[in-house]
Amino acid sequence: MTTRIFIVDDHYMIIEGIRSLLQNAKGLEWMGHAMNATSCMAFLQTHQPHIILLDINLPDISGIELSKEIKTKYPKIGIIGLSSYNQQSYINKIMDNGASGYVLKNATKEELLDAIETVMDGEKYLSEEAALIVKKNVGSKIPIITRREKEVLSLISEGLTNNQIATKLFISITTVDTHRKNLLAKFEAKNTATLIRMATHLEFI
Amino acid sequence: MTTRIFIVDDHYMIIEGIRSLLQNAKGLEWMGHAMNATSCMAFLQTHQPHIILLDINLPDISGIELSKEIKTKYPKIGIIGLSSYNQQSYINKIMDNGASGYVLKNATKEELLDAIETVMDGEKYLSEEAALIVKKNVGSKIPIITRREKEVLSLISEGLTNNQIATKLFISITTVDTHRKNLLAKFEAKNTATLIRMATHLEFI
DNA sequence: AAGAAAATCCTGTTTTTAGGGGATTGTAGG
DNA sequence: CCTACAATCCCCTAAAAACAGGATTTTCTT
Repeated sequence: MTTRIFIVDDHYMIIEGIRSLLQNAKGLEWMGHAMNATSCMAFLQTHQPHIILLDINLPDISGIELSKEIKTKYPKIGIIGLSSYNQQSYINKIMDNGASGYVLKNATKEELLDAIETVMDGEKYLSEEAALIVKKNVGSKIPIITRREKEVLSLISEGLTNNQIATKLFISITTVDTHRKNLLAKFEAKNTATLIRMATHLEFI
Repeated sequence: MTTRIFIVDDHYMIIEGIRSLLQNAKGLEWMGHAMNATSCMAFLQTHQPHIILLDINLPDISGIELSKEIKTKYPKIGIIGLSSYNQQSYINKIMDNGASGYVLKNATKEELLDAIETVMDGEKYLSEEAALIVKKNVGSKIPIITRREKEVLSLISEGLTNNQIATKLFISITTVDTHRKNLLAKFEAKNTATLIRMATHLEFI
């Protein structure tokens, strides 16, 4: 059976690179590419790939969101996340949103083929480096924050004081203060500076 | 005359992509690739490309640093910066450090060939999108901070208080406070939260 | 050598955050 | 129905940061 491959990435060179890598591979059929989420969804209305290689950083909506959307509408399609970053947060996020694999953009041809094969067999695939990261960071905490906390966090990062946030959200300053305290606790940050630094690096903001 | 091309990028897929794009181009000779700064410098001791396509994000030292190093030792080699990000700060940094061009990784074959040709002619090349960014951001302020200010900024982001920073740097707390004030003024930030957010996004930290 | 820029230090006041305790309401899931 | 959690609110104290004005001494550049 031929495995039909489709790729979603906004980097022309990556698309070319993967096409070049997969060109002569046996049992694979290159269906083409989309450079954003919208045209990907449009493509899927009329075509049915077995595997989608999906970049995490897309121009319109994030690959994470797109992954969820694809899986909801087309549960049979296997999704392999693609990214330059081997960050725990990325890997977790996309794997939690329907992806069956994660491959770094510096992967070799062999790794890529291995990933495709593994996912076609119905198993999960993590590239060596990604697996290492996940293993190393077992137990490392990525805080789970609530909607309201995220809202407050965002306003803090924009330079608003508790007082201003309270006015903006029509809540008491003491409530804002509580949210702030909880954020500091969840991120295990000593003060606002560390909080913002951590939140930025973990892509919360 | 044949233009000899060498590429430095740690992403296998990008290397393949560019090779695939340039494969059938006339007048170009593909010399190979390096995946980090060290092996790039080693290669240059025995080979002389006309153009180096240089990724900004390398595993060992940054492409910016490498660009400077290459230009110092081999001033004749034309350097074209390569990156996924069309951020003013990146473009400026690499162009200020010896690069003659800047191309985004979602560039088309035509753009890439155009860039190579332009740089070979001794001119500077900015990809359309990059040029747009630079144009749009003329006058937008990227603060210039001093060594000491950068040091203090970094410690602030790590969660140290003025007091702790003073102890660490063997200076008075009032001095630290002054540096902090100057940082806030230079970044036009209202408070630490905005300062850290802006500094992070502008890659100061 | 002169001037500019950087780094250092000072005295105040006011605002904001951090840390310690709480408590109440509503709502979603088992 | 009950429990957990989110979201809301309160008091108090101490610490830290922000704001406003300075001044002196290095260090670099021209």
